[in-house]
Amino acid sequence: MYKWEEKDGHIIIYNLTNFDPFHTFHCGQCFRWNRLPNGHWLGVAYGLALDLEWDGKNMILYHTTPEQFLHIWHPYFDLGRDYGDLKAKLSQNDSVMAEAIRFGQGVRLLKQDFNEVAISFLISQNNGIPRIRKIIESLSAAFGRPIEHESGTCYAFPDPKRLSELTLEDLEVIRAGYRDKYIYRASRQLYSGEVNMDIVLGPDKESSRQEMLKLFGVGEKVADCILLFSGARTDIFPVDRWVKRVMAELYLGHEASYEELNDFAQKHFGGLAGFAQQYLFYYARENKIGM
DNA sequence: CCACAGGACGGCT
DNA sequence: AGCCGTCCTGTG
Repeated sequence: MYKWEEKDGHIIIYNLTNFDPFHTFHCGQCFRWNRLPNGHWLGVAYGLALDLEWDGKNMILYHTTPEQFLHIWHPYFDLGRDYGDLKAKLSQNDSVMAEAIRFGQGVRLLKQDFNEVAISFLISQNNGIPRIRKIIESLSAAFGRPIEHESGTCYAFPDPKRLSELTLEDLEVIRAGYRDKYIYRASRQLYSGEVNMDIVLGPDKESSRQEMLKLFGVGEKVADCILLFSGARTDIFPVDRWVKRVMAELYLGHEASYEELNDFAQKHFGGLAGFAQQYLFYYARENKIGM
C-alpha cells in the first residue's frame, strides 16, 4: 500500500494516501497534538513524544526506530487499513457521506491507549475542547513521566497505577472541577481490573458498552467514545452535538435521540459506523453545520 | 450578572 | 424507564 524506510534515524513513509494530520487531529478523537512554528506536529502517545512532518504526500516521523514505528506508530495511525475501500463502501448510494469524505479525506481513526482515552473522555463531559486539552496537559505535567524532546519537555499521560494512587487533594491542581471525583474513582476501577477487557474487546457491542458503563463518570456518550477511539470497536457511533446536528440537517430532517441515531447508524453504516462518525464530525464542525 | 459548554449522577416519579 | 436539578470552571 505504501513504502517506508529508516533514514538517518527517522522513518519516512512514502506516498501515503488517505491521510492529512490536520484532518486526523481535528476530528474530535485526540487532545495531545500541537502544531509547531515550523509546521511540524508534536504529539504525545504511549509514553513517547513524536515530531511528525507532512508534506502533502510523505510522512516523516523524526527520531523513531523501525521497531517503534512497527509496534506503535503503524497501529496508532491505522496504517494497515485500506481507507480507499472503506470510503468507497461508505460513499456508495450516500451523497452526503461522499461529500463529507471528500472534505475530510485525510481523517484516520487513531488507535489510542485505552486508559488514556477513558480518562480523557471522562474529562471531556460538559466541557469545550480548549479546556479539555488544558486539563489533560495539567494532569500529565503534574503526574506523568517527563519526556525530553528538542522542542521542550513533554509529559506522558500518567499510567493507571500512578492515577490510582492520586488523592482528590492531589487532583485539585488540574482544575477539573467536579470531574475530579470521576477521575478518582474510575482510575481505581481501571487499575483494579474491574473492567473486563475480554468483554470490551469481545464480539457483542452491547456487552462492550455495558462494561464501559461500570466506570463512574462514564455514561452512554463517553462509553462510545472510549470504545471507538481506543480502537476496541469500529462499529460505534458516538453522538455529540455536532453529529446530532449534522444528522438532523443532512440525514433525518429532525432532531433524534441517542438511541434513534444509533439504530440509524447501525442500519446505514454497519460495521463502518465509527469511520462515518469521524467524517461527519469533521465535516460538521469545520463547516459549522447547524449553527 | 447570566447562559452554556463535545454529560453524568442521583433522587424522584 | 424517563425526567430533571445539580455539579466545577472558564468563557462570552
